[in-house]
Parts: sequence; C-alpha cells; structure tokens
Amino acid sequence: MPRGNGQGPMWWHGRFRGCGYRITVGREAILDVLTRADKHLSAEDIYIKVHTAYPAIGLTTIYRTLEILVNLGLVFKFDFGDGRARYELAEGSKRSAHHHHLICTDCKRVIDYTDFIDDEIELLKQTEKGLSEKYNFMITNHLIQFYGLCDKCRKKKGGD
Amino acid sequence: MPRGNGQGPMWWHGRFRGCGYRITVGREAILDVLTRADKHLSAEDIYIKVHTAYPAIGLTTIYRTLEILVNLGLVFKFDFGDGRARYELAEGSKRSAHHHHLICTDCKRVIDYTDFIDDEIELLKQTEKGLSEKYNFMITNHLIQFYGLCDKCRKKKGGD
DNA sequence: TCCTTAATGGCAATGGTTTCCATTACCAAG
DNA sequence: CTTGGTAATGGAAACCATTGCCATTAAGGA
Ligand SMILES: [Mn+2]
Ligand SMILES: [Mn+2]
Ligand SMILES: [Zn+2]
Ligand SMILES: [Zn+2]
Repeated sequence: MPRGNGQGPMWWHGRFRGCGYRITVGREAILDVLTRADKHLSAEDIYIKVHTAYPAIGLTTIYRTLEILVNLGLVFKFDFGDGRARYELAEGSKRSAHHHHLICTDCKRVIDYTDFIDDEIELLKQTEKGLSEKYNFMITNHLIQFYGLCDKCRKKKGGD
Repeated sequence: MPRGNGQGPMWWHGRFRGCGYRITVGREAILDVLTRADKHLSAEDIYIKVHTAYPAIGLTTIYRTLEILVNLGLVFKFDFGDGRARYELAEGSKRSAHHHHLICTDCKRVIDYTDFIDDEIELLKQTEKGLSEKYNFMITNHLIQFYGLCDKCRKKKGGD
C-alpha cells in the first residue's frame, strides 16, 4: 500500500496522537483513500476502496473514523441532496485547495470551482467578522453552494 | 382555519394550477403552516401542526406536498445536520425575506441573518455570472451557511 | 514483553423518507 | 347540480443510510 511518500509518519499522525487517538491500519487506509480521491466520496465508496486492500475493515469503522476526521476538521462532510453524506479532505493537504460547489439539481453532478474564490473569501472575511460581533458567534467554517442546471441537463430540458 | 386573508384564492393557487396540480385542503393547510411559521420546520413539525386542524391528513402527504413545493421553488429545503430535513417558505411571500444561516455545530441552533446581505448579494451576482459563463451552468439558487459555536455553547466549552 | 483500554467488526436497531395500492375527492365537462 | 376520469390521499410496509451494542482484537506506553 503506497503511503504518500512511503516512509515517515503521515502529516496527520501528529494531530491524531495529540488528541489521544491511536494510529491503526484502518485509519491509515481511510486517510489514504481520501487523500488520493479525485471526487466526493460517500462512506460506502470509501468502504469499497478500503475493502480491496483491507477486507477486514468494516463499514462501521469507516463511519467512526470519518466522524473523528470531521470533528478534527481534517475532512469536510457534505450533503448534496442524494440521500448520503459525502466526504472530502479539507484543504491543508496537498490534494485539495479551498473551493466551493456548483450542484446540478437534476443529475446531482457536483463541480468544484476555485474561480472567484479570492473575491468571495475577501467578502466572507468581512461578513464573518461582522456576524461574529453582532451575534457573538465563533465562526469556524462556511459552506457556499450554487444550485442549478448543468450543461447537459440544460439541453435535455427546455430549449434556450 | 384562517387562510391568510380569509377570502379569494391564495397567492400560490395560480402557480399550482398552472402546473396541473389540484388544490386540496391538505395542501392549503400545509402552506398555511409554512406561511405562519417563524422557524425552520421539519416534515414532522408540519405534520403535527396540520394534524391539530386536520387529523385526517397523513405524514406521507406532508412529504409529497413539500417535494412539490420545493420543485416549484416556493419552499427551500435545508439540511442543518440534525438528521432531518428542514423547510422554509421561499422569499416572495410576505413572511420571509432573503437571508442566510448561522449554524451552531454544537447545539444545532440556527440563526437567520439578513445583515451584510446586500454586499453578499452583490458579489454573488457577479460570481454567478462568471460561473454561468465558464461552466455553462444555469444557476437558480444558492446556499450560504456559516458554522461555528453560538453564544451559549461557546461559554459551555472552553474559556476565551 | 505485558497490560490497559481504545478500536474494531458484525449485526441488530433506529428513524427519516419513500413506496405501494386500494380508496377518496378535485374539478372540468355536460 | 351530477358525473366521470384521474390526481391525490392515508396507512402500513419497505427502504436504507447511519448508529448502537458487545464480545473480541490490537495499539502503544510502561
Ligand atoms: Mn469539493
Ligand atoms: Mn432561515
Ligand atoms: Zn445535470
Ligand atoms: Zn450552540
């Protein structure tokens, strides 16, 4: 099993240990799958991938590990409206950079976009500051998604 | 049962009929509950409220009607992370104005905010335009939520 | 190497949402 | 107003992602 660079402890080991969590093969396998994922995976997607290399690891462990990862802020959990949660490595790892989502309400396709992010982040920063003060709320994260019809579904539906 | 103003067809009747849907007591009751709601209701919340006036209406009808309303764009469906969908009348009706959400990841409390909305909308318009062109996507809606710790949960947790 | 205890896996249980189908009731036509 | 075609309904069963339970395993500090 390739482990990122094949040697030393992974980038997340420290964080894990620091919170009292143990490093296990299952957890390494799950992080590995998430790290090399190029799309948004469901718990079962991850289970299947992990299963090919480690058939002993159960779906329950996938859920448990994902919950920890989400709480640690290492992974984001999304609801794209298809009835199952989707997971994606948080920025900070090489693979994923901060981005937002474009979701087709018809075929459920999800597009990551990083364009315009700079302007958005700029405004978000201000908004977060204002909201924090007014509502005495400590903002730690945000979710921005645009919904509509994708390229293909647009054609399938009406003209225009 | 008060019906908004007590006479003529409701504001949504036209839209409903236009799409080939029939007007039924159940649907009127559900819209009525949504119209006078002051918070985000789950399907069951709506069922309970409707049930006091119309005990004959079942939970299944609530779900079916909500699906139609969401598809028509009259109602927004949200996932605030507590395991059940929440519904809210879309703007356009008197009650609800366009707003975004502030969600406490600890107690799941949701705050509607309309502050800073103007600046946000301004940027969103530009972003939507850019995204539409680049990805050939027809954007019809957006979702913006900030996550963090609310006033109370902040105190309960660590100091600071 | 040993021991404490976090972690695990399989399976049952949970619970929100959907499906099914026989019955009801809109509402357009006459 | 009455009628008929069919959309809408309700009750209960089915669905299915996620969680709980508990006996067993294995991290990893001593
Ligand atoms: Mn993404
Ligand atoms: Mn709201
Ligand atoms: Zn699509
Ligand atoms: Zn809170």
